[in-house]
Amino acid sequence: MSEDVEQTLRQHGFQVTAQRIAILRALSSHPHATADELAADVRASIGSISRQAVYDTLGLMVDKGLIRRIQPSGFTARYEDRVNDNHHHLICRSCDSLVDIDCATGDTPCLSAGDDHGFVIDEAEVIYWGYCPACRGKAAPAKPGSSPKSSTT
Amino acid sequence: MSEDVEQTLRQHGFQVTAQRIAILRALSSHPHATADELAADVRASIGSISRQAVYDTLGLMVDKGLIRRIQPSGFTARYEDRVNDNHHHLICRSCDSLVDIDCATGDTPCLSAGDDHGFVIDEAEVIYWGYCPACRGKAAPAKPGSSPKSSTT
DNA sequence: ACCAATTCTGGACTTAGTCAAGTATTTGCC
DNA sequence: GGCAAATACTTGACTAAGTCCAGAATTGGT
Ligand SMILES: [Mn+2]
Ligand SMILES: [Mn+2]
Ligand SMILES: [Zn+2]
Ligand SMILES: [Zn+2]
Repeated sequence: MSEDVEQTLRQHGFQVTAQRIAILRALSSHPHATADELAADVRASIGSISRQAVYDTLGLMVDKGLIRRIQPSGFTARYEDRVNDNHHHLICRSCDSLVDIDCATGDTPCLSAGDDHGFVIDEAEVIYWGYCPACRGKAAPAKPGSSPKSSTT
Repeated sequence: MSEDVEQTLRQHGFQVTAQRIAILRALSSHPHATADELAADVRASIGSISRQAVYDTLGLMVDKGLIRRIQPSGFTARYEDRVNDNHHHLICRSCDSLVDIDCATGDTPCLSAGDDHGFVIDEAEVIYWGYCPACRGKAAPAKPGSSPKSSTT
């Protein structure tokens, strides 16, 4: 459970540092965390880390495909280590809860757009918006539209 | 072409103001624009507008379902008036170009997740990531992962 | 024309993230 | 094990996108 993370890092061509190990651990115990939440988690485990190290590391790991970044409308970036399993996300418009949801369309699915404009598509990111069991009946007038952090007035 | 916008506003329960008309016009002539771009556009047409008015108006219109906000990872929020036609988006990881793409799954499609965790889903937002015709061969090593504004080093 | 409700403005403020220069750590090699 | 080059981390200033608030202006109904 300790060497695991080291191995993962080396296998992906990373140098092994206390910070990276801690971030990866934080990530696995706290899915869909923000950079700040991860930083806090890491500080609890190894004492301190700079914001920059957190962002650098997460950025590199995303680039290498070790982790995934998602950023739904109105949310700050979130990170997770569930990768390559083609799962999607379901978000409650009212309470912002975010849950994983398996892809309905098979295994490497969803990669089927109509006219692809000549693009080479390598990922289909799906976010389902709606209301969670606890939040039904609360909001949602005529047309919910899309607005996490709603307007004034 | 002028009263149109007024009508649309009233039909959706908005008071009609110069700012709102201008924003709606800007929007229709400039799809996927950012708040700032819209502000600039509006200033060109009616002289001036406050940042707050732009954000307030866009927020309200999104809430009422008159327009749509999208915010792909690494991008600032973008707005569009194509709404209720269930179209999706295709983004080039290299040059950030963003194009509309019709949904392959039918008409009110995509609203089919596996286990929906008891949520009432009202929208499935899909973003296809890849490389546009002009950008192929440029980047994309082993696993593209996902990273619009990449990392340092 | 008048009033209440709504909207707009200006300016301070916050949050998430980036940049850049210097210091520390890791790793491959002897 | 010790060294040096490469890589990573820290610190602090900075930017971009968006929000908050209080007061002034506009709108729509009578
Ligand atoms: Mn997930
Ligand atoms: Mn579009
Ligand atoms: Zn909820
Ligand atoms: Zn491109």
